[in-house]
Amino acid sequence: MASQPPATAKDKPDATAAKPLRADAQRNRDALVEVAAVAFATHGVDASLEEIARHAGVGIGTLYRHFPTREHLVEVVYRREVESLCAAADELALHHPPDVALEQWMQRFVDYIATKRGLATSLRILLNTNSALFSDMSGRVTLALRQLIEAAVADGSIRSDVDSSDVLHALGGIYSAPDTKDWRDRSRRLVSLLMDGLRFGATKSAKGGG
Amino acid sequence: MASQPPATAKDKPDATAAKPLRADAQRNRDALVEVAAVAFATHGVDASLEEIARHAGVGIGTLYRHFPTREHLVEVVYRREVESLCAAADELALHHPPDVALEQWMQRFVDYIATKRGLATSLRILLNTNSALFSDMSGRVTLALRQLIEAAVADGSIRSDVDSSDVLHALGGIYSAPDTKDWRDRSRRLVSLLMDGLRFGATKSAKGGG
DNA sequence: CACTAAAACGGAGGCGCCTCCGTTTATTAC
DNA sequence: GTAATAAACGGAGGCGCCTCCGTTTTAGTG
Repeated sequence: MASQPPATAKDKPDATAAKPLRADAQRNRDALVEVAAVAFATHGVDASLEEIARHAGVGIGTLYRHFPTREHLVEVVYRREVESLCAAADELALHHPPDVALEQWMQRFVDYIATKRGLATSLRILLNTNSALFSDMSGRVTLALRQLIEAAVADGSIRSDVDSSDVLHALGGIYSAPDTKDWRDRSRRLVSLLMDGLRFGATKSAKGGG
Repeated sequence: MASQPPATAKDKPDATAAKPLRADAQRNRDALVEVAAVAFATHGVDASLEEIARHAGVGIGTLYRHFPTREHLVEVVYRREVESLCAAADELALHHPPDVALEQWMQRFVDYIATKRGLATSLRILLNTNSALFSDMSGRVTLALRQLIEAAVADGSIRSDVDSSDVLHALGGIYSAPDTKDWRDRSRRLVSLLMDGLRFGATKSAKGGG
């Protein structure tokens, strides 16, 4: 589960300062983030940093040089995953009809949140502390969803009176009931249901989808 | 995880509780809380638990038996201090005129909060997690303050149109500006100012007080 | 008092966190 | 290619967390 697309998104230092990082340093940094993403997903945010360093084939000192605190590392991983999620929106939009793209993305969103629910507590703290991070990330997600919805509306495959923040809210609701064991299947069914609701009354027939 | 104390989930952290606790256990528990209160005030909530145990003259194992997690210990200390603060209200009310009691208590309140501001972050997390704790404690404080105010109103030494939650809010505002170095003196001045405002228009002259 | 069971004690041990600094490596200049 | 320098590496070391379990103390009972 949680198999990340191996496509290692190019993690360039970006932002305001494009500071030249030495080749080995960049390599190690990427490896650390990659391993940390898996470790956090598997063991939660309390995963052993020493083990992450070991798995990444670097010393613990290297990890701490790149990420002075655990929170730094968590934040980078979190941003990366959210960005990957948003990038998937574009990707899906390119290769599928708008309504299919929307549905698949919503399912991916729910999967993503579910994977992260172990981190919920710590993430909540992190997001409380760093509210800029929160608004930044939720802004990106909102934008991605809105674009998918607008495309589907323009295409006529879903009804036009859809408010994207309502949909996001609904997705959040689906996420917040992960008690049982088959939450995954249930979530998928709920997403389908939601999608049917969105298709209802659309100008274009849902069945023909082509 | 295995050895659960005979006391079931119901656990009342009260020093005066008549609990079936062995004499030595009670002694050690009290000592730990006492030492922890000082340690947390001095070094913040991240104070070394091993050092606390050492200072209390017990082994680290004993500390963990009484308080399975750091948060347990912090909570007990916090409750104790809040209760002591509230008890001070009664104490002051007995030995001073109502308005003097009110003023002194407010100053003590501000001092208390200021002392704890190092713990603010952790306490906030704790109070988020344990909202029962929050409402419980803030309820007690509110009650103590209201009683002091009502006594002063009845006595005629402060005006009668005073809302106790407004005053609490004002005290909170005083607390929330502890940047500078002389915050302590400033806080006291602000408390005095607030008190003057409360005295303004009272039926009884504030000056004559002794 | 002696005796016993249960309760409590305490600290060693294993692990993770984080810092510090001697060693290694990439890069740049010749 | 070699040399020089800054950047990066990595792991030992010291400390704190928490658990586990053999030892000690207390509270009963006769």
